[in-house]
Amino acid sequence: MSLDHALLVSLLEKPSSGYELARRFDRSIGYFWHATHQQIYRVLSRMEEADWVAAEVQAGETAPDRKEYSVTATGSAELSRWLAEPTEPEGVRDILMVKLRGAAFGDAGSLIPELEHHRAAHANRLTCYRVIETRDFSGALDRQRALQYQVLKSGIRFEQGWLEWCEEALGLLRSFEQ
Amino acid sequence: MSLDHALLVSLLEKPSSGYELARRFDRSIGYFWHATHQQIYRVLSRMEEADWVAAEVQAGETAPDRKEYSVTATGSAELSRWLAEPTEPEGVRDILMVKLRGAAFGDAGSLIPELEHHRAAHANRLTCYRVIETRDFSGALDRQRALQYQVLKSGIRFEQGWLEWCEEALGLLRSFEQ
DNA sequence: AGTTGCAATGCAACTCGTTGCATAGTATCT
DNA sequence: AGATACTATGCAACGAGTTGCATTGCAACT
Repeated sequence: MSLDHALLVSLLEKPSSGYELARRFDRSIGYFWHATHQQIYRVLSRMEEADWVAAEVQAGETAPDRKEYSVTATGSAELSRWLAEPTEPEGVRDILMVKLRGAAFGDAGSLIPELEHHRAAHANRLTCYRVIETRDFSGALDRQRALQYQVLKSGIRFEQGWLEWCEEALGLLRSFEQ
Repeated sequence: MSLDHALLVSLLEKPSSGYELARRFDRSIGYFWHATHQQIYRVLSRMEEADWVAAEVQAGETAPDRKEYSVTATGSAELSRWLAEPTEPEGVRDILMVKLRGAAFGDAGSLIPELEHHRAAHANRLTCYRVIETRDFSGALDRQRALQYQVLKSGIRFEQGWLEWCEEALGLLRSFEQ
């Protein structure tokens, strides 16, 4: 599994509470990996037991209790081990593809709004990535920044790909509408 | 869930046994959705109970028993219903992205072989898609073929994207090696 | 006659991930 | 004073997906 490792990376970038991590998974980190707070809390507990992370409880004076997690030496070693471990590229699993192939056996026209919606969503994300790109990655970049930028660039590349593909697919579906 | 619907589409394209489906999920269908035989058998049973598919048992004279499934009217209606149902675009979840960001806290060089391996795998798939493209989609296409082609084109587009991105990322990692 | 391999199906146990709910304190608005 | 919303954590139950193993029968090789 890799949520473990995604959390390790995230905690190395900045020690945080589960709640904070969950919020970051709704934004920056979420652009390359997503998770719910449930999962995050459970994985954090598991990793604490395995001594990959350590929690410092900050008793709540002005706010509810908060456990700030940071990565231990063991956790850091585990990350390094995992980095070098080979993995296979993941298989594609996209609902739109199934639907498109399924359109041959149903009402192809009913897919048009769906595709338009996806096109809009991808355009949205692309804009969002572009904003981040200009805001955070336009000057000189240290190693960490450069790596983060490379990750962002995959997002940009793929959203562009999606946009173009949605256009194409919409063209095809519309050509059936005669 | 959509393995259900992926199977419906697949069975509409050609009625098959679970085993056959599993094999097709290792090739053509697997290019846009993958599954193990376990999952397939379980989903088929469930769908049979829901009367989305019907099985015709072909008692084995020369081979072990075989259940050939085909889609019922109910199943077909369910597919149409699902086609029109809106869904959100899926979030990205790619291990390479996590690893790349993690490389800031470990040995970045150890990622190079991994990236080279992914590049090779994507190049491989791209070649494979190109072969299919020439073989199956070069003449005039009926509606079904055109839709299948559109799905294949997304595969081609994304593998190309991956290739270019792997090159870029490798360049970056190598620039750290000085 | 025995081993290997493939076609075909399936059970059981497990991990991963989602959903719904519960709690409890703090802050802010009306 | 009460309603609403946000911070912060967690349990319990479920559903999706993987892994390992088991079975049966045929075919082909050795």
